[in-house]
Amino acid sequence: MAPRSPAEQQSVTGRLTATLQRAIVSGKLRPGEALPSERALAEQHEVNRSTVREALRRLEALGLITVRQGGATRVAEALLSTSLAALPELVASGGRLGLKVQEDLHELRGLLLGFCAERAAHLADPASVARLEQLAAQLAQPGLTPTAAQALDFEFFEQLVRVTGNQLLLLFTQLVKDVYFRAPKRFLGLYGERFSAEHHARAVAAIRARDAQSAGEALRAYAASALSPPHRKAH
Amino acid sequence: MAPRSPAEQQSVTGRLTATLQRAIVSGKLRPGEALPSERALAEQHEVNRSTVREALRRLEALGLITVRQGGATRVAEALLSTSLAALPELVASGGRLGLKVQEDLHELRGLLLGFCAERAAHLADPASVARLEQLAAQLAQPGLTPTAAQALDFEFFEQLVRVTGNQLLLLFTQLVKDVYFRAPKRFLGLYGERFSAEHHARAVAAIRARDAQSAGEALRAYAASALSPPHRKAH
DNA sequence: GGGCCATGGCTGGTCCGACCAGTTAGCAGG
DNA sequence: CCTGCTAACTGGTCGGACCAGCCATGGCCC
Repeated sequence: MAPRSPAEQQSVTGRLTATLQRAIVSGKLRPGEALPSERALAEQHEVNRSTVREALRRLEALGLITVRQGGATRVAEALLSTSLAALPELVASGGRLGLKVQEDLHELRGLLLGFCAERAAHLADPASVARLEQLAAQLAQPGLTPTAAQALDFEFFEQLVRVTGNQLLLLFTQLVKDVYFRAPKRFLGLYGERFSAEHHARAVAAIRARDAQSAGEALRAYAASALSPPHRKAH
Repeated sequence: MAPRSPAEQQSVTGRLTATLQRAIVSGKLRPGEALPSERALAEQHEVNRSTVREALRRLEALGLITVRQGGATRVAEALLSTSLAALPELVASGGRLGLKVQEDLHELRGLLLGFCAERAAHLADPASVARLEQLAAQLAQPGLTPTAAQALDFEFFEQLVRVTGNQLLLLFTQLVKDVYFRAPKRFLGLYGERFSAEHHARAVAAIRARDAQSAGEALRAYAASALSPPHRKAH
């Protein structure tokens, strides 16, 4: 849908949207706080009010602001309202909320990976299994760069989700991918020295053997191991 | 965020947005098909082009259309792009895709209910457990109307999610709620004669006893039982 | 005749300035 | 002090103009 980082900034509206979004997501503008009026924003950023309005319309659709005729436009009380579209930016910003959400995302990813593996063990056709095996084999190659490993890992996850046929999970996959690609450096560490494709291989073998339980466990273990690095907070 | 059915239709932009959204989601306009030009839409609907543009901006943010300067504005190839915001409308429309997504949503709901129950068994404080018990007790009352039962069920789910502390799950809860409230009649059947709060009670008891496995199983069983009604397709 | 490319007429993007419609805060009167 | 009106905000809609990118058409060159 809406173009991301580079493309988004080619249009006047896109630039303004990005600027305001950063201000909100980074906390420069706090939840509940009122934005300047449309006319003021237009003057400050030297654009037309129509342009400001289009940018605000996007932020509104992202659930980042609430607009009321007559009253001031305010930063939404609960960022993360109904839309997940703003999530990549939120995590990339690295704020408190961003980090928390990043952890939550990892948690869900682990759960869903396990689920997908179980379903795949029941549903996978030979062609899909072969594709998964191929990806797992590529992941096991020595000397893989972190970037390449990450790409393969994502493709593995996506293929697994496709097997389940669940459209919403596919959407979730896309979301995770967006988050990661938005702040790649933050996550590449996971694919460094200590990365191992062992779990993937175990999972695929279990899927081929139609052993749902083992498949699920393998990928849950993988997700758990990937969670250990830097971001770890006390409970 | 954006006002729903009644409120959304009070502004000119809101009415137009709703009209176009219905046309897209219902399949009147097919994926990939080009919309009329902004100028044509403005004339057809007897509104200003600016108004049309604001409506299109919303649909774009929902991921329902793709806009390219110079080229035509088209219905997105893959409805369900990155945004879940259009989902309630999609399910309410009752099209093929809507029904499929409805099933997928149920599937995920079951998975997540079970997960939440397990987490809750580990994390729940006494106050939260008490609140869950209260809700379960209310659900067990005889003579509950389907509407009331549904409301309580949702509150139960939401409370459970809150205990886990996962922000994204909270978002998911909200999404499920939106979908249900958008087409209530479609789902109220689940809370009719055969509805039983037995699973809820079992889950709460297990949570109190810190028995994660039983808690998870209870709610997974509940979700599975709720899945049986009308919408059931061959694989 | 076939292929290349200039161009005109479409598309959306931005700007301007005006007026309508709610909200709110402050002032006047009770 | 409280009430109620009003004026000065806020966002919402309008219209019309021009800029910028895409694309199909048609003429030119090979």
